[in-house]
Amino acid sequence: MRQSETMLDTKDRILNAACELYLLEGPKGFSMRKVATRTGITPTAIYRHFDAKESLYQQVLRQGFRTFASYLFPALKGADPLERLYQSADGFFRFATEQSRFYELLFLSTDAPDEATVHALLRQEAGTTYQFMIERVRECMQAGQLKQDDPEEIAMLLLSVCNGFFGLYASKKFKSSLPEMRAKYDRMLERILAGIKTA
Amino acid sequence: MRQSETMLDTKDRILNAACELYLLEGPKGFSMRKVATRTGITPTAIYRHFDAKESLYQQVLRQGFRTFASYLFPALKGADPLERLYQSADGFFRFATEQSRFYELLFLSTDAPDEATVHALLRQEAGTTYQFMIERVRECMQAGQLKQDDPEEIAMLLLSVCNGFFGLYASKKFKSSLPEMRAKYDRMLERILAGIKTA
Amino acid sequence: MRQSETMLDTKDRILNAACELYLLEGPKGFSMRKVATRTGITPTAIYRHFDAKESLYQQVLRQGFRTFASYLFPALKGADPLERLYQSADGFFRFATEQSRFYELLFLSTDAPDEATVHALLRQEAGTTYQFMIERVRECMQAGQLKQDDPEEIAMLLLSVCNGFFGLYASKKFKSSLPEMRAKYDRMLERILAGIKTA
Amino acid sequence: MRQSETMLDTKDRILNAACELYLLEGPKGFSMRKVATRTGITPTAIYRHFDAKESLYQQVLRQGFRTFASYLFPALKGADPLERLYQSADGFFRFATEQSRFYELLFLSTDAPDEATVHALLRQEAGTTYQFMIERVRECMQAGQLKQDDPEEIAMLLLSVCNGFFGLYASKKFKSSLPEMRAKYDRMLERILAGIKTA
DNA sequence: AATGAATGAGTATTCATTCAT
DNA sequence: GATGAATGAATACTCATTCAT
Repeated sequence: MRQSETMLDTKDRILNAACELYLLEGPKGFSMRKVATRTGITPTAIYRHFDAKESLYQQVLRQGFRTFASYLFPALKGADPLERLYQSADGFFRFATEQSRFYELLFLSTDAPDEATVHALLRQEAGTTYQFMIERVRECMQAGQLKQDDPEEIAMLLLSVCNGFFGLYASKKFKSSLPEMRAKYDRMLERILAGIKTA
Repeated sequence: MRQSETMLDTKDRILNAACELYLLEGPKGFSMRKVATRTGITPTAIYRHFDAKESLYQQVLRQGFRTFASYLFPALKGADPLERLYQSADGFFRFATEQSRFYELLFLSTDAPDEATVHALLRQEAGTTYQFMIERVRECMQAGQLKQDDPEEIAMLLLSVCNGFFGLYASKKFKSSLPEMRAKYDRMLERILAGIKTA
Repeated sequence: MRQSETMLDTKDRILNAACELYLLEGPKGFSMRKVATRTGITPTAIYRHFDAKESLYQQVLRQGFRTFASYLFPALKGADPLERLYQSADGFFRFATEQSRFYELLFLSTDAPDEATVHALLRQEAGTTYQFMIERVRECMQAGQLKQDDPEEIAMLLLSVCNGFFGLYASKKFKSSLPEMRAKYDRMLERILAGIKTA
Repeated sequence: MRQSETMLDTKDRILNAACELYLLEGPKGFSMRKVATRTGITPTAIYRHFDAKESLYQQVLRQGFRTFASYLFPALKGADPLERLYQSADGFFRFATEQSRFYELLFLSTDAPDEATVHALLRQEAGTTYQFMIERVRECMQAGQLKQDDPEEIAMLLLSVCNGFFGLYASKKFKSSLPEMRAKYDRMLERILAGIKTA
């Protein structure tokens, strides 16, 4: 019992270090050696807990999803469906701007190291998020706050527009101050909603 | 004359190889050695034509933009503004799906090797695209085919939604057959336009 | 215990190889690859024991100083101060001629790889030697075997003349047989001492 | 005739560039490419004028000796032999401090690229200097300003002490301001001369 | 559960030089 | 008299990983 706790402990410390490192240096600077140093152990020791860089990377991803969830789920406290939808969009914005490395990792990264394994996880977790959005949209429709339509496609529309917005900023094609970004983001959302809200 | 042709030839062959390599292996696998091998020359020889990896990478980028332009600009042949806007969206779709690596490089990449230099170019070229979209939107408004609004923000909305759509697919969060994607893309666009077209 | 011995072993083997290499090929031919080959290991393996070429180089330097000390310090066994001074000069001569590469490295080299770090060490170690000479001179004065004067400046005078002597030979401007050199060296010293010895 | 002048011209321009480069960057940074760039020609073109790096390097050496001569020979204007000796020492000091790179190259360098060829030249030119000093010493003795002794050995003594002095500074073992150095240099010289001057 | 030692492949870049033109 | 193109060898260093202990 003690041992397995200690073990978990180290595993978590490694994972923590890995996340920190990723957040600090991005995918390029993410190396086993640096993770090990940051954890305070030997590179070799990592392999006790994760059988390859790949596996560790996957856990970092998972951690990213958890963080994302922690930004998104508080939206459930909103008073009514539309309010909850707005708050979801707000969570999305804050996650994208406050955790931009994670955002990129989850939503923009492309050079996935190992297609098969990683993406299974990714798709599943992403699916959860997607479901969340679908739910938000669906309840707006049920409450008559959004026009009747296919909730899935509307959710995707919303996700796309948000994701695309940050994609344009992340790849540095545009540059704005945070408040400017926020203002643009809000207006953009308003325009979309204008088309799908009930009159 | 012969010489300068030969020179251009090799330079182009290198650039071609570089593009191919990038398209095949992404940013991570993009190395001078591999480019050289693929070109059929010595790594050293590359430096006769490009003074650093950075410069070569930049040319690959530029090539990407040229390719993108070749997908986008034919839209200008459309009969009326709205038709041109639709065709632009079509060009965007085809580029994103047929040249997905380039698409990622131009629109989703994040870990650019040299912030200062590359992004100057990138922002400039991206700006051109952006201006193109703004023009398409503006002329729709002038022709009374889209509601009066800020053309810049509407353009950004459209770009975001398209970009985000492919971002979701590129990062492998979703998976569809091409025709399915296309259908979704079209419906999504229709929904957006529904909100901003004139009645 | 076995391990740490093995470790020390390899580290020492590397250092030995490094010294040999330096002694054979000078600063120009001193490369990690060659050191590795000479040690019988992979270049990479060196980095387990020395974190950069710089550090290894420093240890070679240090080894040089140790060797120098082993030539110089036996002079302390001399019967009286003047005898000890003579024996110091003898140690200097033998070091310069028997370990000429080390001599050059320590006393004539100029293109030190990393100014800041290396020279700190160098100056410190050189300082020790310098202090040693000052002490020899000082005790000669106290014993009335050298005229009263500033011990530091006399020590520097002696060091300079010895150093300069070998410098002329090291840069190959002169060429003599060893016994000729020795005879010249002794006469030169005698001349200097003639001016500073008590009557 | 025109052609050969032009040719000489380029050859000289290369040599000039080579000297500048050497003086600026030392032996380590001395490369054909940089020489070429600095001359404004192609690396290949250098081989029209110098058949290898080696040969060019040799000419740089020769230039160094010429420069040295230009510091040393004005001493001949001194009023009497001893004055001329003092002025020679002064020339030496100024050369060592004002042209320290050349000084190192001529008097301290060690990693001679090609033993056979270079050193022939070097020894010859150095011999000239040496002869010059011997002459200075000899005439002092003839004029009764220095004690009768072997002029060659006294010259060597003087050269050694000067050379050694700068050697200690050049290899960064000591550090002083220029005026301090000068003062030490003068006192050192005075001490030596005290022993060999006539009463 | 963790370490020390080592490997092999890979990274970008620099160098002196040659050859055909 | 000079160039453009290319080469082959070398440089220091980093990486993920394995193995014996």
